[in-house]
Amino acid sequence: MARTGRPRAFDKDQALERALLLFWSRGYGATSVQDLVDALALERGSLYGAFGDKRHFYLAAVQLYWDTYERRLVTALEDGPVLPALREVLANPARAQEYASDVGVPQGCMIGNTTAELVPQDADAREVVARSHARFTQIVADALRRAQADGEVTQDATPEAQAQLLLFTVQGLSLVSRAGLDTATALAAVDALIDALRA
Amino acid sequence: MARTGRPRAFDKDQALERALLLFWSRGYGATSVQDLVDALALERGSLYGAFGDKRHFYLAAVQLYWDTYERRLVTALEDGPVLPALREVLANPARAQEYASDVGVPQGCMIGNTTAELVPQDADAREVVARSHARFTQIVADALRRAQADGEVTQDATPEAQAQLLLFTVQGLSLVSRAGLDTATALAAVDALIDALRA
DNA sequence: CGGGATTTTGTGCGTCCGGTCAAAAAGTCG
DNA sequence: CGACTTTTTGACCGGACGCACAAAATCCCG
Repeated sequence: MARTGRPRAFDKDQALERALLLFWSRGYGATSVQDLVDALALERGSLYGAFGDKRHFYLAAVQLYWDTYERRLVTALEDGPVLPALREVLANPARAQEYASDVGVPQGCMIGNTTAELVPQDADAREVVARSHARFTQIVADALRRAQADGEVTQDATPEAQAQLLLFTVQGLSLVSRAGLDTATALAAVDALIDALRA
Repeated sequence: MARTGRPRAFDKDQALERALLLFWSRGYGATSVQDLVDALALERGSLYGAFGDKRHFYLAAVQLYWDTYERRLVTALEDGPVLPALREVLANPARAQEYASDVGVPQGCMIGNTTAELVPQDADAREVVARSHARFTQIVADALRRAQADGEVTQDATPEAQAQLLLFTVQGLSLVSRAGLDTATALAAVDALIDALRA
């Protein structure tokens, strides 16, 4: 790799993070290239040079979102009882508040948003989303398998089926929450599910 | 109301149904007015004259979608054991195949799609979606209350919490299914949930 | 210090978008 | 039959979109 040439005047990672916030809060279609140019304080050409076109930029942001989420998920489940950790994962699906900023509070799970908006017509998006789903279920199923062996979780269903159910629930919760929901009822629903998983 | 004037040359209800299919399969943003004009075989001005702008047209289509869905939901739950009916509701969230046509197979639940794409920036869409959620949970909770009294469903959680959990699951399932999912695992997850609700 | 490589900057392009409008057509009713 | 009302038709608008490009700027390396 050539190490010569004019150096980039902006931090690529930071730009991607800011773009993630914009894309997350507004969605793909509703975020124009001009919006990105304004929010990232760089010129049109620089953006295209660094990230390719808008679609690739978005997909890179989604990948960053998932990588961050996966890291937290693994950490949350790596030791201790599984059910309380899963309860947290469900109750706080996207940990949205940690990303809140002046560009508007992101809402819902970005994987879910991408599923709804891009997947039907974009094979690349479909792959990113499908991979994220697969990793989620795999990580959760592994944890549930341990927990079943420990007697913490019921063996009435396979860990795979339970993990799939948790994926549905977390995606549904993230989605429904965008339209506003009663927190108490939502938490009661989460508790009902967690209780049902208990051995 | 004046009963005079040139009569409309197309069936308004049928046009709305076709528009529903288009919007359902492609989403709001990805469906252009031109797409609608082509698919509905009418002129631009006629469309605007009959339905107002694109946004109102879409919202009318969503309302039609929900009305249809609600009718089926009520029918499915009105008598007989509740859990098998709920299992069907979950396993076949949007009864997509009945609407399949040449314009492309619709995917996912249109309420969910609307939630993801429009709700954050459209108060009217938010209201339609929130109302649909409320009606779903109310209808399902009523059925679960009966089933709890009959000893069919566990009383470990309130009917409201159980209904909310079912809303999350059906929305999540519809969404995740757009990215493709393994049918067997998905059905196992549904069964796990239904079993957990059993008394 | 100079040549090559790379990024920045700003402008410009073609396209498609949602939406409007005026005139013609097709009915109803007195 | 003629005035009135509504819909149809098809052209048209301004604007935003994604994207490309050429020239200037900046840094590395010899």
